[in-house]
Amino acid sequence: MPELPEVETVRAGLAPAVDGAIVEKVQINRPNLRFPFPQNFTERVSGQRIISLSRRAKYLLWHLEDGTIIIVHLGMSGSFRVHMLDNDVETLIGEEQFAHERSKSTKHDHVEFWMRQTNGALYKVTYNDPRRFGFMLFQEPNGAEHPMLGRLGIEPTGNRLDGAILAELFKNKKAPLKAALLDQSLIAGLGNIYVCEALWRSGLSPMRPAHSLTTPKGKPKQKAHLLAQSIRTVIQEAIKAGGSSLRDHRQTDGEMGYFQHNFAVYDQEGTECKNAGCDNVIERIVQSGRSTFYCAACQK
DNA sequence: ATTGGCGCCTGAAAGC
DNA sequence: TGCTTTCAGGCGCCAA
Repeated sequence: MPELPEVETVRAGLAPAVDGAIVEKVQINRPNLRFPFPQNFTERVSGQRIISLSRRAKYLLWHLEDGTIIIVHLGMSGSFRVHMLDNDVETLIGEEQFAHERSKSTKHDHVEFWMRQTNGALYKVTYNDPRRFGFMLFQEPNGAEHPMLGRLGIEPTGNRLDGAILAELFKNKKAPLKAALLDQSLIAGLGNIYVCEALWRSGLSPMRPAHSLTTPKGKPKQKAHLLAQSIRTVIQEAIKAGGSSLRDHRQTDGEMGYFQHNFAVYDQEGTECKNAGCDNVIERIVQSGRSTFYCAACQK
């Protein structure tokens, strides 16, 4: 379930193979993921250098040298694997046999990139996505900003997100806090897990109306500062943990995975609340069709 | 305009 | 045991 920290972890894991490398070949094994691949996808990507690899919210952005950006979303089940191939410069592109020997395709491998790094190393980068909720689209060079990116709100990384901004966003919002925090046009990158965790850390009920963190004039109440702080902290901690977990994993089999994390509330239904002195049990409720985990005693 | 619910899709796990 | 049902969740889309 890739949320912002997982996507950032994936970005960091891809960087050695992708950032600055040239796409020697790219192959798609089906016409679509969630959406059809853009027209001439493989032709337009092949031969280009990836001048940088960045992240915006839950999107990975592959910046091509001609100004095109590949917008990648992992959906629910998308992942990348990186294989370092033989460093033999004579072996090459178009030789199917080559790929088969060193990194066989597995089920749901939908996109395969062969990347040549500046130091000569050759990598195969595979996108796998059983449920195909992910997608790859183009941001056209000199074109209008893609709607997928244009709708996004503030990043919860760094120090920019504070109580005042939160209050501004939540002013007049009647939706429950849970829904408001999942709204990517307000804060971009949070998903079900980190919303649950941030609300628990803040002692705020997921059912509480978003506007209840603001005064009638839209000024932040104390809890707004606390929530902003909790969001920044949980995201920061998760990115940190993801990074280290990724390094460990790659040492063994070269694969990338989502980091394991001990959640205070997410998927902890029936377990005791982790707040010192609280012996209440974590509950699961459904809000707009999704699971919310929280402590009814600590979160008001 | 804002908000809530559906459907996309597969695989794992629970239920019968 | 084996088949069926439920659930997971990001997010575009539709409807109230």
